[in-house]
Formats: sequence, structure tokens, C-alpha cells
Amino acid sequence: MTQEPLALSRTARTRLRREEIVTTAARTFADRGYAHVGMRDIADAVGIRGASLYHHFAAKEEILYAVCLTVTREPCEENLPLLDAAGTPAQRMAMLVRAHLRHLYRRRVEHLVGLHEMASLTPEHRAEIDGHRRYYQRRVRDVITAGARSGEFTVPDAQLAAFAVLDMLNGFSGWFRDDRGLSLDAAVEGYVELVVARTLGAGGALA
Amino acid sequence: MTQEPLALSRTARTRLRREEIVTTAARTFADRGYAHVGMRDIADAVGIRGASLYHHFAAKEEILYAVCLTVTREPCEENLPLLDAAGTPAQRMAMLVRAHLRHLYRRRVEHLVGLHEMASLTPEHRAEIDGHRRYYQRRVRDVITAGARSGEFTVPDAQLAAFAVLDMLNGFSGWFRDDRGLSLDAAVEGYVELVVARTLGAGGALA
DNA sequence: ACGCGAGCCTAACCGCGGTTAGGCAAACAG
DNA sequence: CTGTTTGCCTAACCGCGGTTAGGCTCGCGT
Repeated sequence: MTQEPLALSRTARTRLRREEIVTTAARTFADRGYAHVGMRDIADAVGIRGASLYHHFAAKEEILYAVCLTVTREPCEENLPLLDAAGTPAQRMAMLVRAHLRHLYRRRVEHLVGLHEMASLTPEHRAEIDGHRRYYQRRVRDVITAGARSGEFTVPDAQLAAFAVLDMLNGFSGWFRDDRGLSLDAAVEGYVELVVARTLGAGGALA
Repeated sequence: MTQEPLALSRTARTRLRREEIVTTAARTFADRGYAHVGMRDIADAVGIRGASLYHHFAAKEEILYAVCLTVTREPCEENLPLLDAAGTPAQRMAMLVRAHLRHLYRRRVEHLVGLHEMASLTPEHRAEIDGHRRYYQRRVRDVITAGARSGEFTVPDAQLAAFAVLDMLNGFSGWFRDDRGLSLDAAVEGYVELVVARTLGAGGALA
């Protein structure tokens, strides 16, 4: 172990640099589209030269891959545990919706990129991203199925409802802006109502 | 007027050729992504040479623009009139959902492209496409507002509900396949129930 | 019959942008 | 103090792919 007085350890600093590049690149991709952004553009935004990016990433697509990973892996790691917590399916779904929307907001830039630029990924990388997405969707469908079995949800087809709910949620980052009258908290609670109470049919009792 | 015995008139044939190019290009864009498809690829799929495409379109982006136009203009022209027809807001929304989903299915390839490749459009073209989308959304919101005023819909915030409903609907083309157990008719009617009866809260009476 | 334009061709251009090669300075290890 | 590694630099490459130039051949209108 080496000391870390004010400055961060070497590996920590390099990881921070990587994340800075990914964040900056995500911002640029979201603004102008992956195809219209050159390595030199990303480098300019970071404050280095184009070729220097290759000390952190082997290719441009790897940067996009890193962006997409954060928005498909983080929800799996942070939100899905809520589905294993205590409470009825309706309560757990309500928690998931809140966490999901807040993550969508916190990572809104990356989500926009991940939504639009999937086509620019390597087939292998896209397959991995898709795997995460399908896993997440399967877990949500299972909770809806559980809620339907217990009679708490009155939805006829759990699979159909899962698709509907997830599309509804994921669209959120496409239109929500917090500087236009509606606050994030209000929007989130409105969506909890729309998703859990209405679409899934769990009348009251949302915790 | 010239005769058109078996063969079509000149202008009709050229229009058909244009549409063939647009359809073929949409298919290719959907499969491999706009950026990974070259003019020569499109031309190969049509059966001509790359440079010959420039007799029909001034640039590659014009082809993408044509694809995007069909999926944003057609719904405005074909579906929105249903909102002006007779009936309660709930009945009219149910008709709109049916028409919307069937259009999404009929033009599913083009919709996939229009959803993913917006970033590759010229700013002016994207602005026009966005205009159509916003107009459509505004019309849907107005019906929801009307239904909420008449008490038929029990939704708290019409704007929020409009976003939710449209995201829910537009996601449809992203996952629905008619060769996997669920028929189109069943999916459409399931979505009518989910959207109008549940999410918007119009209990029964859907015509 | 004849001219014209639509449609497609071959050939080539050429610039953008991802990528590579190789060097220099500071930071860290021993 | 010295060897090595990290991070960034300058310089250049080079291939892909959108685009252009210009010519041939039909089919249609007059």
C-alpha cells in the first residue's frame, strides 16, 4: 500500500480520467450523434489531443460501449435488488419505478446515447447490452406475474404489461426536463401512480 | 392523357422506383444501422449501381429523410382524423390506439429506423420530423384533456399521461413479433385495454 | 423518324476521420 | 539517483465511402 495524502492513487487517477472521457463523450454523442463526432472532437472536449485517447481506449467504439454499459449494468445492480426486498409486489414495483426513473434522470445523457446509438456497437457488444436489458425485463415481468398471481395486480397478460411498463418508463429520459414547470419528484410520483396503481391495477396501498 | 395498358405511366414508374429504394434502404438501415450502410450497399440491394442512386436522391441523407417522413407524416394523416370522429374521448382514443399500433406494425421496419437514426438527419430535416411528432403528441394530449374534463378519464395530469401513453405505444414496434405466440390482434386489443381502460382510467364502454 | 430526357452505367475523385508510429517529460519505484 | 512506466504529444497514414463527371441506351412524345 502506498500513501495517498491529498492526491489520489495512480490507478484511481487513471480510472477517473477514463470516466471523464466517457462522460464527456456521452455528452457530445447526445448532442451531435455518434457518427458526427470524431475522436478529435472528444479529445478537444476533454482537453487533450485525438491520438491520446488511444492510451485509454483501443477504439472509438469502445468509448460508446463504455457509455452503454453504465446505463444497462447500473440499473441491474442498483434497482433490481429492490425487487428482492420485503413488501408486496406493488410496493416493490413502486420502489423500482422510483429508482428506475431517478437513474434515468441522473444518467439522462448516457441513456439518450444508449437509446439511439445501439446500432453503432459491435455485434458482440450489442449482444451483451441486449442481454442486460432482457434480464432486467425478465425480472420486472416476474414481479408482475407474482403480483397477478396474488391478485394484487389485475393485469390480464403479465408479459404484455411488462413491455408496456418498461417502454413507458424508458421513454421518460426522452422528454423530461426539470426546468419546465414539472419537478422531478412530482413527475416520479405521477409515474408511480400511472404505472403501479393504474396500468397494473393495484388500486391503493403503495407504501 | 396517355394510355396505360399493362405498363404504368412514366411518372408512376419513377415514383414506384423511388419507393422501392426507400423501402429497401429502410430494411438495410434497420438491419445494419445507417452509418454502416454505404450507397453501394443500398444500390446492390435494389439491383443497380451506387452512383445511379443519385438520379433519385441528391444525397444519402435524403433517403433516410424519406424513410423518416413516411413514419411521421402517415400517422398524422391517417390516424389523427380518428380523433375528430364521433364518439366519446375514450372511444376515439381506442380507435387511435388501434390505428397507431397497426401502422407501427405495417411500417415496423421504417419505424425502427426512424426511432434509432434521428441523429443522422440534417438539423432542418430533424426539426421537421420533430414538428410532426410534437403535433401528434399535442393532439393526443388534447383528447386526454377533453376526456379528463368530461370525467371519462380519471388521470391527474393530462400532459404526463400523454407522454406515458405515447411512449408505451411507440415502444410496440421495438419488441412485437407476430411469430411468437401472440397475434397482432390480441396484442392490439390488449394494448387498448392497458392504455384506455387502465392507464387513462376509462373503466368500460370502449365501443 | 427523330430528338430528348429518364435511367443506368463506368471510372474516378478526394476529404474526412479512425488509427498507428514514435518521441518527450513528469512521476513513481527501488 | 536511475530505470521504468504513464500520459500525452506531433506527424502521418490510408482506406472507406459519399459524391461527381460524363457517356450509352432505351422508350416515349411529336
